[in-house]
This record gives sequence, structure tokens and C-alpha cells, in this order.
Amino acid sequence: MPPADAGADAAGPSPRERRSQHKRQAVLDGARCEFLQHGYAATSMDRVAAAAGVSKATVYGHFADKQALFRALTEAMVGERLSELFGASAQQALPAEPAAALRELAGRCLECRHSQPQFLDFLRLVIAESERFPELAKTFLAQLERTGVGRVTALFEAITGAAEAELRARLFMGALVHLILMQDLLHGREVAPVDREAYAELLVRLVGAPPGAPG
Amino acid sequence: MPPADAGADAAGPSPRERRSQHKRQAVLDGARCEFLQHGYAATSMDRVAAAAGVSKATVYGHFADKQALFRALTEAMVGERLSELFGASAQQALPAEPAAALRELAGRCLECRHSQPQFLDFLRLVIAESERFPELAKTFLAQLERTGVGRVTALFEAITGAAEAELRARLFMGALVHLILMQDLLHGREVAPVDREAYAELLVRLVGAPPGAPG
DNA sequence: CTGCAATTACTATACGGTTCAGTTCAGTTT
DNA sequence: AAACTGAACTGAACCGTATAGTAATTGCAG
Repeated sequence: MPPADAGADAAGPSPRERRSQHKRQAVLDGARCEFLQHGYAATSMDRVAAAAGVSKATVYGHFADKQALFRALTEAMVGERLSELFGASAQQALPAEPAAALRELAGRCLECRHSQPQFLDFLRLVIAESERFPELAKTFLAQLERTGVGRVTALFEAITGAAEAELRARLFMGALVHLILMQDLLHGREVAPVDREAYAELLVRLVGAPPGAPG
Repeated sequence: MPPADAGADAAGPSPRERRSQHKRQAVLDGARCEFLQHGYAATSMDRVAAAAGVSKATVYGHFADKQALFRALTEAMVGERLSELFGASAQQALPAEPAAALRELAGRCLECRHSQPQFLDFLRLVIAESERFPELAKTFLAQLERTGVGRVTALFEAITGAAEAELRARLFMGALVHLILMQDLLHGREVAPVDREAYAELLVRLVGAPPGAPG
């Protein structure tokens, strides 16, 4: 009997389909490397195929055109990049005490240049193509809302009560992202270096202060 | 009396040179429009010439190549964009009371989408090309240090004393820039709108608090 | 001051050489 | 037979240069 069908029966995918999916993943990996390094317009499909170790015909066999490949790649990356910072497994390792959790989270974010070298290139790509591919930016922000702002808001609720917890969370994350952007993405380290630990400590102290502060 | 000379004596430039400089400015204006809209790689010199209302030979008469034109354009824009936000004339209009000055400054920054529509495109361009043109990013940051961080640091010194004034200034500006980036550049308004006034108010209250806050 | 050649900056067009997106096809692997 | 390879190919765009010609300005002779 020949292999019953190519659809989704009970057994796993046929070895042929496994191989095809493997090639597809190779294309995505090559595209990731090229797009992150050169941006959308300056990336050529020939180089993508070469980086993937695959013929150009194979690339077009899996993806309709350059835009489709780019969209598939970025959609796959959005969750991937953020879940390593804010995902469930990352949350488990946080201290129980909320203020300590904030400090730990700030430290992780400010070290993303080392822990997630691709994240900076991805951030640059999202911003660079935010007009040509607005869905990419929106998907990224929506995911950031769920994984980042949501969890940090919960922390601030535990500290300050419900008052302004969400705004405080946005402020907290904003100050962190800004430092990363200026120092790591725009080469601020070589222009005006900033003491990251002092920055994070002051941030936790000011934004994590109880609501009834003296005015 | 005929125009005295063609050199740089006492009279202004010769009419020929005036006309040439006018064309040069037209090229820069066309380049600004195209580069801000499409980014570096996706901008063609043919379209720059067309947008400038000028022949391509004129473009190459004034600028050696695409990179030289891009560098001349961005160098001209760095100071231009920032001085309208933090320049001397903008500083004069600030209230004398430091906390009020902070609020006013925050309000101005958060309205830059309306007051300076080109600023967002410029910011995106700086970030997008921060690897291909690192000098652009560094020049931008250096100017931001002088015009932005410097003045805001002075304000915080007046409020909290010398302690941590610079870090507070960075934190303050960071939170503002981040909101602009997410809401205006990445279309965050359509994903998760944020109350800008409440954000600014909370920011001033938290970061502008006196140093001996209760812990 | 007037008339005329030389010079300057520009325009329009087109070209060479390269690159790119996307297609096609004969052959190979599995 | 399905998926892939390698390579050639098309049509178009791009950068930068070159050419031929125009309009305005300048220097100079009469």
C-alpha cells in the first residue's frame, strides 16, 4: 500500500514533508540573518538563498515574494524575542518580593545586549519599517503589552495598590527601553556612557515609591 | 557702478553663485523629502532629482554621490530638529518655576507629532541607519546631550539639589521619548492608547520628587 | 556705454555596467 | 513523483557618467 495520504492523519508528517519543512526553516534562518543585518530594502533574495544554503527557486517555492517572506519572518520573531525576556519561564525565576522583582527585571532588560544580541537588530528593523509594514509594529506592540506591560503592572499593583499601576509600569519600561535604545542601538556608549546600575536603582526608587509622596 | 567683483569682497555673493546655492538647497529639500519618506536604501537619486525639480547632473554637480548627499542632509537636520524643541528661543518661553518648566517641557515633547511632523521621520531614519551611518547617530546623540539633557539637568539641580540631577534628567527624557516612540512612531495609538497628560503629570510628580522620599 | 565672445550653471537625455525580483527549465536526489 | 538544484534568463531599476544644447552672467574690445 502506498503512503495513505499527504494530509494530517494520525501519524506524523511524511519524511518528504519533514524535509520540506526543514528547507523552509533554513530559508527563514537565512532571511533572518540578512534582514536583521541589512534591513528590508538592502536585502537581496539572492543573498537570502545563499545564506540559507538553498537555491532561489526553493525560496520562491515556499514564499510568494519578498514581502511574504519578510512578514513570515517578523511574525515568527515578535513573540520569540519578547518571550525570552518576559515569558512564563522568565517570570518563574523572579523574586517574590515585588521591589526585588522590579530590580531583577530592570537588570535583565539592561543586559539584553549580551543575553539577546539579535534583539537590538530586531528592534531597529521594527522601527525602520514601521511605515512600510505597520502591522509588524502593531503586532510587536500588542505582544509587548501582553508580556511586558501586563506583568509589570501586576508588580506595581502589589507595591502601590491599584492607583496608577499601569502608568507606572509604562513609565518604568519606557525609561529602560529608552536607555537601551540610546546606549546600545545609537552607540551612546561611545558618546555619553551612563551608569546602568545607578540608573536602574534610581528608577526603582522613584517609580516604585508609594503613592502618597510629599509634594 | 557694475557689481564690483565675483570674489568674496564686501558685497554679497554674485548672482550666479546665489542661483547655484539656491539649486543646492533645492536638491537638499528634495533629498529630505525622499530620504525621510523611504529611508536610505529605498531612495533613488532619480527621484531625488525629480522631487527637487532639478536634473540629475545638477545633483551630482553639488554632491559627490548618494552617501555624501545623505550625510550633508542629515548633518543639516540634526541641529535643526532639536533646536526647535530645546533651543535658546524655546528656553526663554519656559516658566521660571522649575517644576512648571518641567511640565511645560514634557507637554512640548509629547506634542512634537503636531508641532514638528518631520521629527518622527527623522528619528526613524537615525535609528534605521544607525549601523550604516554611525556618525549620524552619534552626532544626533551629542546634540541631544547638549540641548536636551544639559538643560533638563539644570532644572533638576534647581529642584533636588545636585544629587542625581543628571540621572533624573535622563530618566525624565527617556520616559518622554519612549512614549513618543511607541505611540507615534510605532502606531501605538491604534493598539493601546495612553493618556498623555496623566503620563506627563505622573512623570513630573515621581521624578521631580525631592530626594529624601520615604522608602 | 555697447556689442560680442567666453564662461558658468543648468537641462534633457541617454548610456554602461550592475543589481534586483521573480520565472523557467532540464536534471538530480530521495 | 514530489521536492530540490543550478543556472540561465527577463524586464526593470539603480548609480554614476557623458553628451549635446540652452539661458544667463561676465570680461573685454570698440
